[in-house]
Amino acid sequence: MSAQLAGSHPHSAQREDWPPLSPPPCDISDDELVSISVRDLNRQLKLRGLCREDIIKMKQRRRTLKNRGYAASCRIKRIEQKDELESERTTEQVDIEKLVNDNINMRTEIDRLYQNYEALKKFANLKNIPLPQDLETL
Amino acid sequence: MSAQLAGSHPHSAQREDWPPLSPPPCDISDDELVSISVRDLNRQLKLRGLCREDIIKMKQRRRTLKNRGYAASCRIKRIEQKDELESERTTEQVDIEKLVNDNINMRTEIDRLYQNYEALKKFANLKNIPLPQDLETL
DNA sequence: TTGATTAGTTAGCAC
DNA sequence: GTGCTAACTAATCAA
Repeated sequence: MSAQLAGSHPHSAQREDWPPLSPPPCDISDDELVSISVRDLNRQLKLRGLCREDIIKMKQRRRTLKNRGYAASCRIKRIEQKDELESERTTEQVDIEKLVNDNINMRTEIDRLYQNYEALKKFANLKNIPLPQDLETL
Repeated sequence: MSAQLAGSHPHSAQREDWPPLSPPPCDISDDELVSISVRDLNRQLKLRGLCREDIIKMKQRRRTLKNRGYAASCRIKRIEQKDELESERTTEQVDIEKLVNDNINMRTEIDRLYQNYEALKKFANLKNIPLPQDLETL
């Protein structure tokens, strides 16, 4: 009865032939029923001469099938958003690692430069060479 | 009929009186039914002299109520995990901002130290003072 | 048997 | 009417 995406077995796929929707009052398949426009559906129903009750049943059946699809996309969307969040987190963790590394390297570089600068000053002191106050502006 | 956590209206709370479970064959409330042990339930059922069918119905009702609870905690768990992921992401973004700031400051510091060092060398050059090769080891 | 999880159903909101 | 989502039911698996 149910023309779904051909899921094979429960728990992790579609429920095969499960939903006990009322038996179809005419031979429109679920796939057709859920995809044709309201106009065409009405045309078909009139064409096949269904009574008012059957028409209501078909409309309800259409709504239910649509809802089945909506529920499925809702779940997919939820999973995708979760996956997206997780991958963004991973990216950020990589970025953090990189930044921490850069930080460590720069700290080393600062130490090195500072040592060089101090060594020069120490050398000047050793040689009794007076340094100008405004070194930075030379 | 349904004695849930007192949700008030659909869409964002429990479905009030909705589920058309079979009417209770006896006066055990949903809360009791779902919380008492199987042993006590059996005792109660025998005590009230229910027929086999009603007993099966009560058992099924119990299972359904339990499932309702399981589904609820499953949803809550899902939401909590999502919230956790999001807050971890926020934390990481704060960390990144801080690291980037540190990085900028250190870059500035490196430039400053480098300028100072160069100024000293330039000064030495101006004064025709030879610098030792092994400055760093002084 | 219990608890968790998935697909499907239903109610109800928003557009 | 369409689409989405919360809560619920039933099936199914794991422990």
